[in-house]
Amino acid sequence: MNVFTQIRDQILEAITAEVSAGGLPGGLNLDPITAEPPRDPSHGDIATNAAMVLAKPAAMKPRDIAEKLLSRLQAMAEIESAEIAGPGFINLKIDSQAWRNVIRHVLKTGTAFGDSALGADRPVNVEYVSANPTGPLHVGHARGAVFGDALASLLDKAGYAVTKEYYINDAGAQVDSLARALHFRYLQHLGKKSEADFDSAKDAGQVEYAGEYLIDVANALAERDGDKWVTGSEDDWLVPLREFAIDKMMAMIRDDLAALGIEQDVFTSERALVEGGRVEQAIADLEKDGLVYTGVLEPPKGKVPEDWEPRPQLLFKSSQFGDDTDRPFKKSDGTWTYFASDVAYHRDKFDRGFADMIDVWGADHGGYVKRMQAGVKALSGGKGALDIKLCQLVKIFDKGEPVRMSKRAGTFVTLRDLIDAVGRDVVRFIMLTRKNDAPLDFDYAKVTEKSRENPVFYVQYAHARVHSVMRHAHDTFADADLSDPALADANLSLCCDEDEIGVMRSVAAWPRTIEAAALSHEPHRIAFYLYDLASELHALWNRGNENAELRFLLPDDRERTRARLALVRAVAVVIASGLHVFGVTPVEEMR
RNA sequence: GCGCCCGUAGCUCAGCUGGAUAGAGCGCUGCCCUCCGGAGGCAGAGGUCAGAGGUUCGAAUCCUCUCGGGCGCGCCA
Repeated sequence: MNVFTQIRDQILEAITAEVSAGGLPGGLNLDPITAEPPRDPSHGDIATNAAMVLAKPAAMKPRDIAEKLLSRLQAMAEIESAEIAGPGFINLKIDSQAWRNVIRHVLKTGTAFGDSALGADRPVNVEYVSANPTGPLHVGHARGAVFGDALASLLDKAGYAVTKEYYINDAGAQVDSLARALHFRYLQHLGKKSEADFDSAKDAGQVEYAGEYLIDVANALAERDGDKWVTGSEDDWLVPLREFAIDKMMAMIRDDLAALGIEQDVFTSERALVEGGRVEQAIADLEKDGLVYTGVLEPPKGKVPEDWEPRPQLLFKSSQFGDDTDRPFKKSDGTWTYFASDVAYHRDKFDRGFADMIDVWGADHGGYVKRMQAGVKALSGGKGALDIKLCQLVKIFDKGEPVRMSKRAGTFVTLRDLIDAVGRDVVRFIMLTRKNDAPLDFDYAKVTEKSRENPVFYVQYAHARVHSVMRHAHDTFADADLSDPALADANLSLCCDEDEIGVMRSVAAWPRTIEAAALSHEPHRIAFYLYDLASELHALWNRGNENAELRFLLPDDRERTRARLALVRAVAVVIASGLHVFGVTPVEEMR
């Protein structure tokens, strides 16, 4: 139930009727017509740009068109009044019963309110996290993880058939390096190497992964295989140790994600794609289309790498699809580049039925966006669409002081640290309070503060406050049925002042908030909506301080109380619905 | 040098894919608690939307250029 789309439909009806009556020419494109709440509430409940948008194609003046539509709109049931304003807006005042009906509807539908058919069950693939299986997740991953997960459930709520996916980069040099580090720790565990050996090997660049987490993995390896890998050469142990390490790393990463409440549907292995010949296949197909050739790339202008030397490589004509230059599919040693296997991977997704793909990446991968989108265009014959959401850096603070992090020294903040410090719900919500392409400051002290400054608290508090009101209501009216379905029958006409109607309007805006956020792939909009809604509830509550008659609970007026409870319950339901999209638990009590 | 992202109140940020007089929090000024949780609420001051052109009924939003900040720039993932 979306009041705004309903009204928009009525506007379109009015236009069609006017066309039949000969007042407007036929064949008009009605798509750009909107029905939105005006920024200034004095302009009414809903404003439409119909007359202005149609003016040019109809070759008429906006106000003339508006005049023609006005009487038709005024005749409609839910529209109380309509007037022409400004350059040709039609401002509609909606019968307040329409808002009350929304409240009833919310109480009957519960947190499913806001579900939309927008996506029409179209399959969408959201790929996120996809961290290298070489260590635990850290804050850098946390934002992308939360963002991707929230975007996925947002799209789910908006009616898309969403698949949440993780791409395991288990084929590159990184995982070989991981296997070598594991081997070192393994020898150390068996007493064949000392900590001093390890340090010098690390300084010499022979081991890259120094994290302590590998010690546990080495212990587990020794427990399983004993001293089996002590004597042989690297050729003997590299593959089995690599597999062992990757399995352990992925188990650890899944645990980290589970701690955030994230569970993805599909895990695709890069190695499986490579070994299954999928890269050859994908590139061969592009070759058939004449998009692959052997050539020599120009060095990047202005900043030539010191060891630059021109060499022939297998290249992809990505410049034909909007990229700045062609991109290599093969390295100088003849092996596939990461880009090549990523093209094969997206080809795989496309073949699995996903014309709509979304990748969530860190901002440092921004340079790869164009080539990947070029790749998708080429491999799908223009039928696939890839949106890439770049998540900017998260800076960690404690009471305003930056927390220093160094990956080299191993002092980066892990996702676990973050969750242990402030809790999963706080991590999730805060990560979504900024646009993905804006940097985010995360201050341990601030995000756990109990104040209006802290959006998590403020929104949770609004939800808890409604529960508190309900607890008191049950005490006051012990014999009354105050369940949501029962409250749906309350006489909401008793909620009639401007502030109360205003809250109803905001509640009614939830479905269109979902749709707008889903279309733009911007979950942060929900955070801002929830904050505003919470603010309205707190304001309503506070009116009771100055005027006891405005309190939600009126012991002497059961009917009016029921009406107000219906209203605040609807607010709580919408907040719960929004928090659900974020994967945040709506609390019933603040502690 | 090139590409991508960003530039909105003193600070941190929204701005509903082009709508009307640009909003919120913090900070500042002045009010409001014998309350269903004041862990809050109300009001006020504060803006050349970085700058200059352009597109059109209409621009913070789209295009071009300039300035300023971040990220990236054959083989790593």
